[in-house]
Amino acid sequence: MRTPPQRGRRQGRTTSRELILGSARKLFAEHGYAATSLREIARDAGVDPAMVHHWFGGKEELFNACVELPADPAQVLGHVGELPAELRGEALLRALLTLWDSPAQPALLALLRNVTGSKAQAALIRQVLFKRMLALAMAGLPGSAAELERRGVLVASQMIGLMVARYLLRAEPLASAGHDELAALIAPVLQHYLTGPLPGTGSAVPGTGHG
Amino acid sequence: MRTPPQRGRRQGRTTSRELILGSARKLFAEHGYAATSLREIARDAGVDPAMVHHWFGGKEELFNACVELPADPAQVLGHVGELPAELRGEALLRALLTLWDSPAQPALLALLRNVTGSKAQAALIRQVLFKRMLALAMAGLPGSAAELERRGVLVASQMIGLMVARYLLRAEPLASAGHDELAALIAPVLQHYLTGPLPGTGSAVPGTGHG
DNA sequence: GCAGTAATTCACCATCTGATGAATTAAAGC
DNA sequence: GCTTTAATTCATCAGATGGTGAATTACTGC
Repeated sequence: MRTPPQRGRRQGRTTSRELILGSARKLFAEHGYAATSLREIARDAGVDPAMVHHWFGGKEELFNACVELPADPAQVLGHVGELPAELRGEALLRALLTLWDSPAQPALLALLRNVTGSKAQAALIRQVLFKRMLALAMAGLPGSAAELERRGVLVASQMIGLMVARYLLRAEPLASAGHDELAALIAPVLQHYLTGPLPGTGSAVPGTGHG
Repeated sequence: MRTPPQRGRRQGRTTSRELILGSARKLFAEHGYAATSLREIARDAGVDPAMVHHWFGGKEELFNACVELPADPAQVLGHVGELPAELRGEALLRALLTLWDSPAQPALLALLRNVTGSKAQAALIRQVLFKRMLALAMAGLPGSAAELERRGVLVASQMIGLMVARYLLRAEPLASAGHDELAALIAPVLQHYLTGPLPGTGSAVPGTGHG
């Protein structure tokens, strides 16, 4: 009845880092950053709390590692900016859905929960989201910078709303709808925001100038 | 150089309860529920932490008091359900904006931050939001229950996205746009979701039946 | 003006938090 | 096979957290 050796290195391949990352992504996404403790993460991962510090250095760094996207947004959205204007609404939506329904989802969820909560990072994330990702999607569209910014933020508002409703609130029937159905329902609105007529804008997709 | 008496009741009218509520709404809205401590709230209100317990009983109860809406949603949205279908998009949006740009804003902000974070309350809030408020706005519209639910959740997705972008992320130019401008930009989309043609639906606003 | 009650702060408590350093065990290098 | 290095747990820290009970002061009813 010897107590089995607990301290010290385990045999075989080491998995603690991945276990911690998995539990952390899950719990950060579920409860948010502040409401998730390192000890809770460690417990969920079946590991000593000190391991978190060993592998990541601290809570902040762990969170950063959690939201490190396994996919490059530029790669996911890159081709959208090369499509003809009238196809971008649907392409943008499908790119976003594909990204979300991929291994990146836990990271994105953790991110989304904490964009709307206000961590220090939030400002940076906003900037990346709005300036970089949207810039990619709207590259080459006609119109003044101000008009494109306005169109972009409208697109973003609908996409954020969809993500919140589908992945955070899990509101049916959005939560379990397939990509095709969502594309049919929402892509027309995105397309409208991208290239449709807007008040304060002379025409839809004007060829030259702004007035 | 006597230390002025600090303990005991203060002279004049008592304001602590309101001070605490104000600070709590502000801080809950700013940092979220979990990241806001009672002591921080008390410090901000210039009051002893024990006052929070005296007036509210605990953190949970304080939060509940914070999100107690100063306006009755039914009152704000009631008349929307009585308008002809083709006017409801704009009316709904304006009702929401009016509610937000009112003394209720801090409470709503605290609420929104913690709907997307996941407190225990969240499920209840979702239910109230989706089933009750949307039900009011969609009362009397034609179509099957399933279709109305789908239209409703689409409407909600756009409105949530707008609220998040405008009030949480403060993304320009949405954040500082006036009601008229927002109505012109977004009401058509809400109207489209409410009564426009949707895939899986025979026609727009069918008069009778569903197929 | 005296008694009761309400408002306020203080001094604590148990618990949890993120974090550190040492001890222990296994793997890797040679 | 011995040494070095990496992985793991333990014991522990200082500080913050939500919460409680008593002491102190002012207002209120009579």
